[in-house]
Amino acid sequence: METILPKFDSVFSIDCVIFGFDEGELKILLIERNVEPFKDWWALPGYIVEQDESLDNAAERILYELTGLKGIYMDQFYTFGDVNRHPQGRVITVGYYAMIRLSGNKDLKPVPITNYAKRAVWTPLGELRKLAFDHDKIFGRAFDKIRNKISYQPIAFELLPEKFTLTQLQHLYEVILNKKLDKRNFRKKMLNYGILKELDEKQKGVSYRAAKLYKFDKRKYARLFQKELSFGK
Amino acid sequence: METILPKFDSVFSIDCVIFGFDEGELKILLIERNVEPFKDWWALPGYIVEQDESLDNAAERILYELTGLKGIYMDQFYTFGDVNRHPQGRVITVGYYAMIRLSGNKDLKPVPITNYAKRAVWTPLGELRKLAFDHDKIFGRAFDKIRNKISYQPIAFELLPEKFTLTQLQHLYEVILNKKLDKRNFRKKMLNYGILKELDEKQKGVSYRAAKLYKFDKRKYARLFQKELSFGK
DNA sequence: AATATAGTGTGTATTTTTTACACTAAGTAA
DNA sequence: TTACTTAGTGTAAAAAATACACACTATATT
Repeated sequence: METILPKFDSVFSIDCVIFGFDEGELKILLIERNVEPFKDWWALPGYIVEQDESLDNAAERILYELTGLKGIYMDQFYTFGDVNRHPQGRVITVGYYAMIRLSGNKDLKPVPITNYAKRAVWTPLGELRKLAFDHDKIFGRAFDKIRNKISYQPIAFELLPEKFTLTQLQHLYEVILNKKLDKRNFRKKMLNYGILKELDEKQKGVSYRAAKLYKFDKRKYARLFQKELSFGK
Repeated sequence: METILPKFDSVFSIDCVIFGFDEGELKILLIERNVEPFKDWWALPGYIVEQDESLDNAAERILYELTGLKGIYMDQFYTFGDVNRHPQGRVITVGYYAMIRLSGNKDLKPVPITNYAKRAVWTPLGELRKLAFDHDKIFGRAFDKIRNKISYQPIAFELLPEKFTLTQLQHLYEVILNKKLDKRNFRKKMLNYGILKELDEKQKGVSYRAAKLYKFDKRKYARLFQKELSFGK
């Protein structure tokens, strides 16, 4: 492709904020960098977009190369373009996020495919240290995004195991929103959405009364959120 | 700044979707391009980001250069990065939007500062033709954004003259949401937000009963939207 | 077998918000 | 004075959000 565009020393990259939920904790996927700059620092999985791939494809590839996770559907949330955000040149980075099901999925032990990362680790939010580049800021914005989104769209299911109890769902909401919710009101609201399928199954292996298990009903969810964006008559 | 980053023939650009509202019509600001590619086509005001400026600053500069509009605060809404979106090379573009007050503001007659654009024109949405590049898609996404946002945040005031009637406000909502609203319910809702200041003034120059004028109260608005993001107890 | 424990599961009254719906009042123009 | 055009208003019903407390059930322990 011939170009008459100016040639800057500029590149664009993708950084991924992947949320998981396990053992009652909200986690994100971090890599330990194996190259300069910020060698040995923890960072979001991120890398440079190739010339011949779209941003969405790049996001998927990059996440795979750095963490081994495949086929994760991510959404864009913001693009970061401060002049000095990268010490080696002008790099703008497009932030992508996803929420994925961790528990019970042993495929999700992350293993870097390239040696750009030493390892990839699910890190509880409570244990976050200072990250490389401006990744703290990027993470913060992603977290704002899901906190915001969850308060008007029931998207939290993506983080839970396929079968979950209402208490687990409530805990997840409490962790993301950072506040206690009322059990009765929470259940009423969730069940009223009509997007949960009650199963004939109960929790197992708990040393107390086992709770009913539920499944998320994707079809009803899709129907529900077509008619959204109200403003009444 | 020394760099060891790969040097791609890639650049990033900004495209601006600037909404205005005038004579009961919603408009966006378009330029007629004066350079290839897409010479003589209508397009969103957009150009390439310099190496030493942040995206936000670039957005402001670019809008100014192409339309003469200065000091417009814009927000990012999406980044477009399909491989072939620009015929001359790999360009990703960050979309910014703003809603601005048109009526009664004669400074807003847009005049390009560079000769990259022949002219800049406020174009009613009804008169939109096929735009250059993927600008139709970019515009569509910006419009979705404001439609979405307006249904949970009263941001429409930015488009109205400083003093406006409730009927004008309602018309604006109707245009953006593309549906008729009930006058009584609309007024009740707006007044209940408590972010409108009723003035001791009436509309002038109309050949029928003049309506009361209102002003938007920025301070109360700010207060209101701090306590948002509910989910009750 | 009895008891302790820990989490499950449920109902109701109150308040707030949303919705539906139609007429009179005021000002201008003829 | 009348005709016209838009401004301005209230209420009832339904739906959604909130506040609030206790009995039940399964298991583990003694």
